Amino acid sequence: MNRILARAALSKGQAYYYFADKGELYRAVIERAITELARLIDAKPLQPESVADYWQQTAALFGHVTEVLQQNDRLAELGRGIYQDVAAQAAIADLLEALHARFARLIEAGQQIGAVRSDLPLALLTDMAFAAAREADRWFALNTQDLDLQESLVLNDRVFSMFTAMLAPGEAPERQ
Amino acid sequence: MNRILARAALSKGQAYYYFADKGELYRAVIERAITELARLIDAKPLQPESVADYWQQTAALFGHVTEVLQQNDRLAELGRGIYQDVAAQAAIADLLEALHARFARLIEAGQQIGAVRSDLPLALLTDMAFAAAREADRWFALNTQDLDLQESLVLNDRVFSMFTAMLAPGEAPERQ
DNA sequence: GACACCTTTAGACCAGTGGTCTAAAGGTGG
DNA sequence: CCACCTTTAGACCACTGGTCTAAAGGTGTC
Repeated sequence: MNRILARAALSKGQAYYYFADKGELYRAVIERAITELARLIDAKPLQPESVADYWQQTAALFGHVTEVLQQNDRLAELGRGIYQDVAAQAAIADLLEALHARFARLIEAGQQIGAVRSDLPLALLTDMAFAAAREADRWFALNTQDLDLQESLVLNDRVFSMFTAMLAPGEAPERQ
Repeated sequence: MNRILARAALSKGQAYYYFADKGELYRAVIERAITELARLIDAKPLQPESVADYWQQTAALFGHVTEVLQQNDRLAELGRGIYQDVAAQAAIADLLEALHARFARLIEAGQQIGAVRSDLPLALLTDMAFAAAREADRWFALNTQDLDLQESLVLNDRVFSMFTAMLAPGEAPERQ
């Protein structure tokens, strides 16, 4: 905090007049990035009319998000910074939760139309898929500069196919 | 650190005589837990003779690990604690890396026998699966007390089926 | 027992952390 | 010009992990 203030040429008084604590300052920075993603997800609510439709629309959304994350490196960096520190995570718990909830709604929509398996709790499916997505994002952020656009699009497609595979119902429609 | 020392009735001199810093102390605690998991993975190296064989052996291993994690709550708690703080994570980076490497070898073995898709980099597959597994572990740790053994075994099976689904090759053998 | 020498311990002390608080400066309307 | 509110500077605080010194405890040798 002291270093941030020195670098920004702010006095303690100034900073703590506008922000209650370090966490709130961090939160303000993150909020900009995360709301852009939330807006993206809200922009075109899914109206799937079939299973194929659901996956097509989701894939498009997935592509948009990837694009935003890649184009806006700073935003992506901030987004990844989210998951580094306990205190920081607490400070933006509600923002993360909102993003997570949108993700859950997406998957729930898939369940309702039968595109996503319903034999596991929604929360578990969401958590696992969210974690995998985060990891994929991280991997792309670290390795994307070595790939040309063409290659990274192909990889992106294949990664998406992992999500469809893990979330799709098995062959036999099980009880529950 | 000061609180830990007070609670353990140790002086600064004692603690810093045996441990270089707080991280090393943390590492010593974690090491016990993590090596138990590593031992489990090393215990029966996979010798899959077919794809079905590979998944069967991996499922058994998956079951063992889950069992260990569930039976030893404290170990699981420590394991989850691993992923909370940047400094702590740095302190045990090599331990985590070793565990991660074993995980990667498991998946690589799957690739060699054709049980696991080879159209994505091994590192990406491993990272995503590892993250998903971690999340599943976390979910079970938080929710397992509400389930009887029977239910949790069923859920465990279904979760494992998500891993097979996400890692299995698609129908068409793609280039690369 | 006295000695040198190594290991271990206690805790004063240090720079740095995030956060509080006071006193003053700046601004605004009557 | 004054009262009153907003904003700023920075001294100060309790606490953090970590260093360092001086002493105590041990051990082998003469």
